[in-house]
Amino acid sequence: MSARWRPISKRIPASPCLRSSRKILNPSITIPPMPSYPGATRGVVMHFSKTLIPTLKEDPVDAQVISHRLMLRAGLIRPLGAGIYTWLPLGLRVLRKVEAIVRQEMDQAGAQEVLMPAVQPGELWQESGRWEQYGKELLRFVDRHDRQCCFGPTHEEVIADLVRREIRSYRQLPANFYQIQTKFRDEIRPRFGIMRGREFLMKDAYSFDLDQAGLDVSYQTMFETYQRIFNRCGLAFRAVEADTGSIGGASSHEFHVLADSGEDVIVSCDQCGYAANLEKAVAAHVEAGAVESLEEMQRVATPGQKSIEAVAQFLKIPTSRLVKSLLVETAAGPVLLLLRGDHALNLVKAAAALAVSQLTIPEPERAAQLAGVEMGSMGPVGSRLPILADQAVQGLRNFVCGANESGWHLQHVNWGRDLPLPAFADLRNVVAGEPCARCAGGRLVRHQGIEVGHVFKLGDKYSQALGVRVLDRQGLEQTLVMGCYGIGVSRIVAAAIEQNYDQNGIIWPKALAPFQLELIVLNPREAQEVAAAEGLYQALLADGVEVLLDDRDERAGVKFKDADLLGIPLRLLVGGRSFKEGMVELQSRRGDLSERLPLATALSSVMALLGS
RNA sequence: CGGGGUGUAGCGCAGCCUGGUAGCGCAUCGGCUUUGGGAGCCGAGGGUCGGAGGUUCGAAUCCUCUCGCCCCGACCA
Repeated sequence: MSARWRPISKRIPASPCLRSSRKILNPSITIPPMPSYPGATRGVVMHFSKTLIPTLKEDPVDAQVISHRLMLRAGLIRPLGAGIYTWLPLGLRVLRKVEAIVRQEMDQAGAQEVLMPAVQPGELWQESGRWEQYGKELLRFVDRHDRQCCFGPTHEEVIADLVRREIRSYRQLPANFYQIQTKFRDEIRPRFGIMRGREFLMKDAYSFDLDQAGLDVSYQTMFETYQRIFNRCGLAFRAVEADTGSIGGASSHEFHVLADSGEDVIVSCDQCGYAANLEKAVAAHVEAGAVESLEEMQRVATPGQKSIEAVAQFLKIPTSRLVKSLLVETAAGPVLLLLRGDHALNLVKAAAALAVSQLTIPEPERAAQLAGVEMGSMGPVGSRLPILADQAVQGLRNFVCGANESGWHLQHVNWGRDLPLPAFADLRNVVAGEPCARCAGGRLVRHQGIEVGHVFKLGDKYSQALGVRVLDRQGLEQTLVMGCYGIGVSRIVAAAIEQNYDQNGIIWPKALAPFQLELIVLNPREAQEVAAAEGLYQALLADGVEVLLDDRDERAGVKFKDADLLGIPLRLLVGGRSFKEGMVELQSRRGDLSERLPLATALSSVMALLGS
């Protein structure tokens, strides 16, 4: 046997003191000596020159949204494949900051941290029924024994399985388990970098209660915890009422970071606290105002005019005078939906109004076949299809709609006279400026948002399917009610950038910044500057400050540009003109602070700022 | 999934139409000068031109297939 096969223990150096071995492994991290006085914590110094922070001068051409561009340019992440990224040292520090806040607040709220497997057996998903339901977003594969597996996009099944095995008594309740785990969802089209990747870091929590009242308490606790988390992250956000989707019934809120680049539309009232996502948002129904006299219905030729816009222009009337007829298919057959020309169909509302779980928009050919006329000319008059109309068309008089005849529309159509009054329901997206349904006088405002959190009362969907039961006080078996609570940890990093940047780069909120302070040594060849900087960072370390030390032998301009790009909130400059006068310069990234300080008092000034 | 685009050095791109020694800028390495907002000069290294097959004396270039990536769309008729 060669020396390679000696017992492992003999190859481990003696005295593997953590501090010294860590220094050897990563010379760029300086672990400071123990704090100089009680109450002080240990800081961190990272040497720019010894750390992989690959900043880019030019914008990566593929990146469209600001956070994606800046995360690549600032050297926080690098792509590996579609929607999958490596987190580099600086980016990882930010991710860890978010994690730490989430973890602290979850622990504070009484949740217990666990770590569940990323790879899950297909059987479990078959048990819940989601193996078939979940679709292509679920990444499935087989192991060497041909067992079906999936990479967890979420963990309801796993946690339900754990709880049904381990929790037997109501006395062990309520319980809330959370984890911070890598998830994978095989998105149709991953985009926007970290904002909508396929692999992402998520905090998911699951509460278990004996009854609905218990769930209400757990839910409320999480709701408040989420507000604390996003506040601590320094984000402008909004909690909105959300649609509960196919599970139905139970309540749900989404937390959105407000940003113009957000993919979601949320609606809020400018007077009361009402806020909801677009799928769910409702406006107060207003009866039509002025009543015009009824005019004679007539056919009007509209050759080749197939869109609402085109017909409106052709007839020289506003789109709000048109009624558009949308054909949808349900399990119970096709239905003709009527909306005002300037309104947009809300599929979720329509499905609810029709009491069906699935609504599909047929392909044009199929729609034409079902309606007996091409799509641009469909209309309710004389149609033999069941009709459901949006409330907003109820008050219309003398409106225009398709004539069910290619190339023709009907003008001056009126309810009751030209066609029977159909059933009405709320089928559309609200429009900015509409009156609030919850208060008097409020107006609805639309915002773009990035969904970073979602709390959901699951009820017994999974506990029923998987048999999660305990004995209650009477010794009777009870099925537990569950809540689930997610936070997109990695997405928060991107969302924070979407909300905090300028033309020069990122401007981190204090709580998420990878470092509290960037210390720039203007000229690392000047021994005096280096000595002064070293004295400063040793002192900062002892006071528990996280410092990025830009000790690179680069020109001043390069360091300034990179500092702007990286977005660390405070910058302390040692060197150059001011140094010759015994001064250092302290600046904030936001630009609201720029002052010269005597080297001797710099430390206390920095500490005062960081403390504030 | 449908439509479009693109793939040439680490990054950004030209070359392709019209086949004939693979180029530019930035970055990297060395030298000199410079040094407070992405320096200058000189020199150097670095490329299976996404992959496979084909046409041709000869393919980054033409043809076929394939893979990756990006964009748009997947309610607004």
